[in-house]
Amino acid sequence: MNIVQENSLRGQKKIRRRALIVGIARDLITSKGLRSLKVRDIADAADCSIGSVYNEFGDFDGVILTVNKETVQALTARLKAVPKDDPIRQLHRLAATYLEFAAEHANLLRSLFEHRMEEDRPFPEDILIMVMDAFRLMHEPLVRLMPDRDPNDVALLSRMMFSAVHGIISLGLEERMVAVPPESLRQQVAQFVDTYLKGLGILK
Amino acid sequence: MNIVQENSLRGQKKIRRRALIVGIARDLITSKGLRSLKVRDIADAADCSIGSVYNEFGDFDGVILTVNKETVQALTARLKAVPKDDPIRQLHRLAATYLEFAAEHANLLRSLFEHRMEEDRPFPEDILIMVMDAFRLMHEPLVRLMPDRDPNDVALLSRMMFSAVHGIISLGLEERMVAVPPESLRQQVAQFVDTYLKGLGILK
DNA sequence: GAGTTATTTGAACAATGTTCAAGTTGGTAT
DNA sequence: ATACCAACTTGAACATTGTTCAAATAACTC
Repeated sequence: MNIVQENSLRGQKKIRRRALIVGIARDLITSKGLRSLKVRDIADAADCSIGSVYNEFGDFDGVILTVNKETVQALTARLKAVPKDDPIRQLHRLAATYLEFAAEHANLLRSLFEHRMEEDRPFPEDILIMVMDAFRLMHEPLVRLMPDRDPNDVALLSRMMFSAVHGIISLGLEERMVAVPPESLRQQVAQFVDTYLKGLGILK
Repeated sequence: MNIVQENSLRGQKKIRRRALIVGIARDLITSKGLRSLKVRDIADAADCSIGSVYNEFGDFDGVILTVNKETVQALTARLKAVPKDDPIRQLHRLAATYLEFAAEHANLLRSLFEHRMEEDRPFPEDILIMVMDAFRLMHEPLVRLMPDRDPNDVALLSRMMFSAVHGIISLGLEERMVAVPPESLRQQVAQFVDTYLKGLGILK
């Protein structure tokens, strides 16, 4: 049903409003954090009624999930834009890019990783797939670096490396807890990647 | 004021109720997650009024923070109980213990790391100190393993190692996202520690 | 332009955090 | 024992915020 209704006046308005609402929600999350996001604030800023937000997204989680989906998409796009030259440089750049993105969009990433659905509704599959996709981006350079190892092992290693980098960055940026200065964090992440690659026998 | 009022009848009741409420809140978080925690559920289960919860904890965040504080305490206690023998074994045991705790108390750890305060109230300092304390537990064995390195560097390394392990575990246990089987996760964490230590030039 | 369908609206409702005046209880002095 | 005071407890009322839906409006069709 949702296929080619996009050039009617209705379709146009629907699309525009949907984008408007998502953009506003994203801005609000960015500036004040997920916890301060309110339906009424969104409706006010989008200059429409509360009901319209619900028509478009079903419920409040729907808005958040849409923002989160776009966050993974943006992150994945940034990571995919990393040049695929020397695999070691590539791994460093992937980690540095993740850090960059996390520093620029701290509240959006938190929303992605911290938001829990109401009750026990399942986590939306498309977001899941996109996150896995992002995870897998370290796989390819690692495969090139370890052509002799079982690809399954390498898949595990790459996910582990990604998770480790994620941990270092997300705790490092957690201003309430540790607040590593960004520049220092950049160095630490680079150092970590080197150390880990050394441990894998890839670097001298 | 709060010093030696503990043997009056009032003091006793206060203490008992406080513990009761915290226990109930913890059980509810454990079983249904932070998001489903409601003041009224707590009051019902503790067989007291809503107001009493507020008298005791100021606001709802107060209850959550108290649970979170006890979670760090429990975690730190478990980590401190790790035998201090061979430093490499010690590091492995610390990581394994963290994994064990995280697996047993997934929702409690999430509450600790994911809960955001209303508006911009500051994160309570005592919890912060306790988390730092837990972080530092990897420091001592690493110092023994790298007696020649600048202790400041080692401090950074130990925090990084802890953060990395945290990332691997928390994403690994995130059933909605990846769901690494627990046994497999145990092996991965052990492998990670080995790889990292190899990278540091400590293991062959 | 009349009729049909889809969309939008916002008042009303539901769920949940918060307050506080009134009632109750524990302590204390006589 | 009684009276009094201070502290604690209560729960109805309020505030905030997510959710619904009947009525109004707008877009589309013929």
